[in-house]
Amino acid sequence: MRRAPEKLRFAAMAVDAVVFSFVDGELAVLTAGVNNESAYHGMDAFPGGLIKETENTDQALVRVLKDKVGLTPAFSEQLYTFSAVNRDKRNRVVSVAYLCLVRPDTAASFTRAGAQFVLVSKLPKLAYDHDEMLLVAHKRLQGKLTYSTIAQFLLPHHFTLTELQTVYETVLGTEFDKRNFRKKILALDIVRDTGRLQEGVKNRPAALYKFVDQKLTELPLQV
Amino acid sequence: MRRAPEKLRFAAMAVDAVVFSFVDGELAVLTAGVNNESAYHGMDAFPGGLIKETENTDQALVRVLKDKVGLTPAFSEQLYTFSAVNRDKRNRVVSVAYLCLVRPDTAASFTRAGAQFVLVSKLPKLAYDHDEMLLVAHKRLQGKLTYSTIAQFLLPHHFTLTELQTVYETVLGTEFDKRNFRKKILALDIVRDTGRLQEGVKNRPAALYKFVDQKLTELPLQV
DNA sequence: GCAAAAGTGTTAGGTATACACCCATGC
DNA sequence: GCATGGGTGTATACCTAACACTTTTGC
Repeated sequence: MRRAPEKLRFAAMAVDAVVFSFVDGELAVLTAGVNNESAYHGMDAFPGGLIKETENTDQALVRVLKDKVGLTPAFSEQLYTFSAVNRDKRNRVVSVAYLCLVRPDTAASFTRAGAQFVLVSKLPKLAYDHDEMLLVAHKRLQGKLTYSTIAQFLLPHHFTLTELQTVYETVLGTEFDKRNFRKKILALDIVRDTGRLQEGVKNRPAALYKFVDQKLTELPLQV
Repeated sequence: MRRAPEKLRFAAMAVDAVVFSFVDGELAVLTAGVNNESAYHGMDAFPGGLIKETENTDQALVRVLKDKVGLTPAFSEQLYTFSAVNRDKRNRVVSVAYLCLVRPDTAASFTRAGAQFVLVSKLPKLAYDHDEMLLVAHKRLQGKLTYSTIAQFLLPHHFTLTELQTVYETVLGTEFDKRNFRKKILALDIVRDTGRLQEGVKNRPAALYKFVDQKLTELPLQV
């Protein structure tokens, strides 16, 4: 593909990944230390990187996450494009942010120098405009939770209904009645009892469920 | 702001505007003829233009719409960023698309050489990846209609409940019972009777309503 | 008085909410 | 046998959906 004429090219294009997961029953997000010679040196930021000439932003996102932190998300979708002239103090960078989710086992076993999952409630101030990026990502996640089956990507493939309820309660910041929550979820017919039970718990073992459809499905809404 | 280093700058950055309005009781969208020396010459496309070094994409969108077609939208929000390597056959252009709405009086009085509002049902095949852009925009509009007060930007400031219902029915492609629709809308308490009536109609004049809140408001959803 | 669109109420079925106790397991 | 979390049902209030006729106006 030919490059655009020189005078039209003033900005670098990047992708940034807001990777959520579930750790200790709380929402967590992946941050990495900023290591460049800039005003942001030493701060934390979401992992990101520059787009290559031969790839689109979806491809760049997958490559960057793989190379920089060794992760392949269970779910990712484009979130928002951040383009403020001074959002990176070094030079003009337009960044396409992504909302990504990884299952809790992935987060639990994650080890990578300079990167870590941090509880959203305990995040420090982030570099660049990444605080704003987090808010946009969190709001999108909340929205999709209510009208899609996105919760599955924050759970193991087999999970208990209590775990599912905890995801909803934590992400939305609301509490639900256990009986009503179960009735609603089961009525939606999006999960199925696997017939298996929890093992190694010191109380009555819970039934394990799985999502019927392994990919994102939209739930019907009324006007 | 400093430019990014030369080797990182291969793409031009553009904005494109999907401008919906309401014409003859149907959803319409603004297209303009493509006039450059490219494979797309002679086709229609959404109005767009390159981002300047001194502006962000929101600012570019407003400027481009003003300069190229003389419109200021009643509503606009960032939609999606299109980045396929070959989306523009001439050279690499990454485009940030916007969803924009203008009120029907604006569309009705619109005249600009080479640009026009076309009923969505009668759109020809568009240049670049703009067919896909239209689908994304339409879907977003449908979604927001059900959980926000976005319908106001497709109506005059004062409108009848039948006009409001027509917006919902046309955009969502569904029909609603008149009595139930009114009950629901009035229960939401998002519109108010102005006390004024339609004039110059040859049947019983309808009451004119206005939205209580002149800006976009989200409606509550349950899990 | 006729054509056109505005405006209005009731009923029945289904959904949401509120609420408390027994069950299975490990130790 | 006790502590822990799992699992379940009912009654009420509310909301949704289906449905048809009268009113106001211009001509």
